[in-house]
Amino acid sequence: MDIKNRRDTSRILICSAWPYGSGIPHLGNLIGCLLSGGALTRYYRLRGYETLHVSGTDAHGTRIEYEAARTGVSPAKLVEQVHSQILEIIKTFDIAIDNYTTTESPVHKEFVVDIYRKMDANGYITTAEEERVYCTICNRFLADRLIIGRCPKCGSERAKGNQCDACGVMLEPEELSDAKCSFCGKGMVVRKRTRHWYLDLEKLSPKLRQYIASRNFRGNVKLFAGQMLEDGLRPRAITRDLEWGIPAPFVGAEGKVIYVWAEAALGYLSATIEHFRNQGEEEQWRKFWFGDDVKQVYPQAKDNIPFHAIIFPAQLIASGEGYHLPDQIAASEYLNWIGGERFSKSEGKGIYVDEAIKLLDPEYWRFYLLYDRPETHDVNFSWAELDRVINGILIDNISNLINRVLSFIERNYDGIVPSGKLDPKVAERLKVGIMEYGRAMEAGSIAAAARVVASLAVFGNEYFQQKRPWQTNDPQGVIAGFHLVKAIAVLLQPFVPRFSTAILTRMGASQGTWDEINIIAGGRKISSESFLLAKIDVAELERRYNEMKNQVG
RNA sequence: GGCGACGUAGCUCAACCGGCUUAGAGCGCUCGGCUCAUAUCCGAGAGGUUCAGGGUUCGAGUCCCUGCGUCGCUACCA
Repeated sequence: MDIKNRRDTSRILICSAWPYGSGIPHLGNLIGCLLSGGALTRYYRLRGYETLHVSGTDAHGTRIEYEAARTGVSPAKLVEQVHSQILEIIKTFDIAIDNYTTTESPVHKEFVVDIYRKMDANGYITTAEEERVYCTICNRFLADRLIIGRCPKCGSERAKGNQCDACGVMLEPEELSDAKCSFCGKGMVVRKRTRHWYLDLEKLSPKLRQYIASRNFRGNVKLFAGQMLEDGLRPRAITRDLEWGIPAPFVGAEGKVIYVWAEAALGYLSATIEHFRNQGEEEQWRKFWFGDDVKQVYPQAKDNIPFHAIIFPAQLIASGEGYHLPDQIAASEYLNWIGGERFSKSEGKGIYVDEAIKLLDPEYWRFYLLYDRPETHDVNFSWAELDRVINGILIDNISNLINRVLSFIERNYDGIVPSGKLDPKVAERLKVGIMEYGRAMEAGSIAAAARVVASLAVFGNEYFQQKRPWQTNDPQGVIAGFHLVKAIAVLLQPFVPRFSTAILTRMGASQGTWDEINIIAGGRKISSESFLLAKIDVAELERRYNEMKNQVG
């Protein structure tokens, strides 16, 4: 297992990757960070850990500066809008999080400046001059990809300075003919000398090696990090010639900002500090960043791995503060659109969160996204799969079992759970299921844990069917059925919290605690409130989705 | 171009460091059963030369080589 034994720590810090503030996230973005982090947070809380979940809107960088210019607002305004939209999403999706902040927070800016001064003082920051592309009309440096021109290979007019999307060839800005700046749409793109500051990853690599070796990362994380170390680390530029961002605190770096990826991840610390400062007990943040009585978990999508497995730990090490380093990178693959295409707002592909909310209650999306969380490979969205997961698994199997047991108790036992001995076979099956569930969650495999819950429901249906209490009047099947269904309700909490709470309330267990699983509930009165989830009509959804897309386009 | 991952039943996927001697599961399909339950549930069955070709091994889906196909990364997008 790539985590410490559960008994080793009493504290869990969940650090979800920071959604980028350039626009509303799509379903793939959501499952890649906050939704996964929220589910893990609920799991660890359920198990009684002192759990803190932090994240925020990644507010800086080239893309935002560009997007803001394109839409005619200030970067600050754009980010503010997106940030408040994400806060709304967190509410409607019931995402359990303690502090969702932004990298515009004063606490963050102060922290970043401070830690860079330390890295500098410790000799891990170097500087060098280089040539970068520059627009003489806008008077600004440009990222290579913000140069647009004609591809020398295929002739496409939309080739970017780093790569041509049409034919896939890698390019240098000079290779484009008729190169134009994306901001002003004019020519006059030249090379200009500029000084930048670097984090000396090369110097840090022995310590990074040691760190990577100590963590037993799995899958893509191990692969990516291993590959980078094997290729050899070079110093990496941590400043940019932009206006929008955190001013670089180095002598001679006036007018430059810290590269967005060189500060966003530091937000995990600043968000923790901010959280406890708001609580009026600031020093408590140290509990989550020093010593060994904490396990840090980082839910994210695979494109974030190099930054979290290499660069972020490198910064922490370079600070010399002795911070606790990331323990688990719970990286997911991508959720792609139908047929394996990437989500794209401009091309009208995929479902963005604002659209998702209009189509379906977020509780359904939660279950679909967490159940199909891309853990071993990319997953393609399909309406048929949504149908299968929601109607086939959540409703026809899990919810149906709960309903058939509860309504049976209501009709045949006056709503009182019959007393009696629990079939050891059922107790054993449940024990195994719970063990697998916990192991999966603690390995960051949320989808695997969801499948365990579903398999318990399958077992429950088989068992209930076999006992056929409606014929035999034997209460054993009912006793076991209720016990199983109660456990399932608790295990569902990280996935569908509202549904789980509704069922537990109906079962006379308003406190959805982990201990509820083991209570033998004979004699308990159940309520008759409705908890059923309506089935979804996927054909209708698809029709409304297309309608929605046509209106926009 | 360089590096890497993947390619298993109609579909979506399992199979930890090569080994529970007939490669598993769900969906779909065929047949049967139940009727407590949101037409929900249970059982049985058909269906695969594990992309192709070669090699290592007592033994390979699992390791090596070649080819084909899909995808990702290539450090100034995040």
